Amino acid sequence: MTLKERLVKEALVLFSTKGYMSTSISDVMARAGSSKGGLYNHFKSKEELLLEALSTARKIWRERNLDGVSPDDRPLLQIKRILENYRDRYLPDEESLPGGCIFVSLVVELSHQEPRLAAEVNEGFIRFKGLLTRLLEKEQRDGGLKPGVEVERVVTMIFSGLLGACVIYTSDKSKENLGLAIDSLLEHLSSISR
Amino acid sequence: MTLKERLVKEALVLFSTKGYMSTSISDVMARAGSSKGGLYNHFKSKEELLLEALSTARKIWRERNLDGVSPDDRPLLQIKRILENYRDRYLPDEESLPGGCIFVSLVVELSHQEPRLAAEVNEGFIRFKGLLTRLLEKEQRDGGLKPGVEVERVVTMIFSGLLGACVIYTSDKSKENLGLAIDSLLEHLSSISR
DNA sequence: TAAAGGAAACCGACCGGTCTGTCTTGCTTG
DNA sequence: CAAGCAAGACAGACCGGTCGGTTTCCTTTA
Repeated sequence: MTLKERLVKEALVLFSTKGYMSTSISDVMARAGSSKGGLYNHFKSKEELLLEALSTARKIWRERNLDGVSPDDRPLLQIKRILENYRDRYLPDEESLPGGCIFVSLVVELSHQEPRLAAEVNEGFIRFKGLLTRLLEKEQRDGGLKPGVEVERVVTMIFSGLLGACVIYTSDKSKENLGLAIDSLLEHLSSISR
Repeated sequence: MTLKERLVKEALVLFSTKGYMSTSISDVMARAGSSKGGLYNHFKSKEELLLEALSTARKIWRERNLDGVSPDDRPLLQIKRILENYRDRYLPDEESLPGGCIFVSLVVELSHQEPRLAAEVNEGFIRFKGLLTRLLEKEQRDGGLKPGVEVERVVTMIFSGLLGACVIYTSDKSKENLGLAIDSLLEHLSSISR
């Protein structure tokens, strides 16, 4: 593992637990066993390090949450699989993201201070909502939803419920509460299926 | 308005937008038109200032969200009223809490760094969930819920959906998305009522 | 009523420490 | 030997918090 990879990995751990502002370059150096010069050889600023870390985080997000989600499955099942992955693979990943969902932490921390960075995170949220919307619309076209179900409303419900679950898990680290929150969303999905 | 009141008020504004760590004592001083000595005359540390601000924030939370919520109303209606208040009075309050729900911001920021402070915020969450639980249990005893509805699950759904709505609103400041998120929760409540 | 006294409010220079980011130095490796 | 990288001293800004001095205001007393 190269120094650069170690730096990004440890930065991700620290940013996810302590946040961006409260994580110092020295913290990252220390955890990666590097020196200041070593770090600034690879990244021209702390912000650039964050951007690299974010990119890695997105990769992790996809690996964890899209695992076992097949385009051939019924769209509603794909969404359920994603929710289960959030509960079983993504949020409890103590090694890569011990602080919980780094996107939630960062968007809350940075939205009023670093709008550009926050906008980049928000972009990811919009893409995720887009994915949910496409899946539900397909399900609706296939006739899998009860009549009268509004896709946008369901997407909002799932999405905000999921973000809330991330906050709760960040705050209390209780797998029980996390399970409850995800289950209530799964149940809601079942209730609109026919 | 005394200096102490001004300090707490401006601290609340800054903590809610920039977070605790990134708000410097000098920021608060500057906004309140005070000096360092003036501030430390009233608060023995930055942490104590935060505790005072939190106490004020709880007062504001009650004023905004419990407004028009009468114990005589049907419990389900009381909950709906709270959700509407979140949408119409609490979150869009640009003057007192321009950064959105300060409890969400703080618990995300501090849970891994200042466990004591985070626990205090979490305490408020637990009390709020307790309130929702009591109201729904009363509604159930009164026979107002469809058979088979599990109170704990509904509480979790409402609570995590509400937290998620706070995150979304913090991140995009869109009243439209906020309205959607709250409406989907209101609809869910209607769907379990009989 | 008016002067005196004292406590509290307030001010801002200052402290030690930490932050991000730069720069020179020396080692390592091909 | 030359190129690239790690190391850590260093700069300059800013942090939370302290402290001595000044102002304000209210109470006491003649």
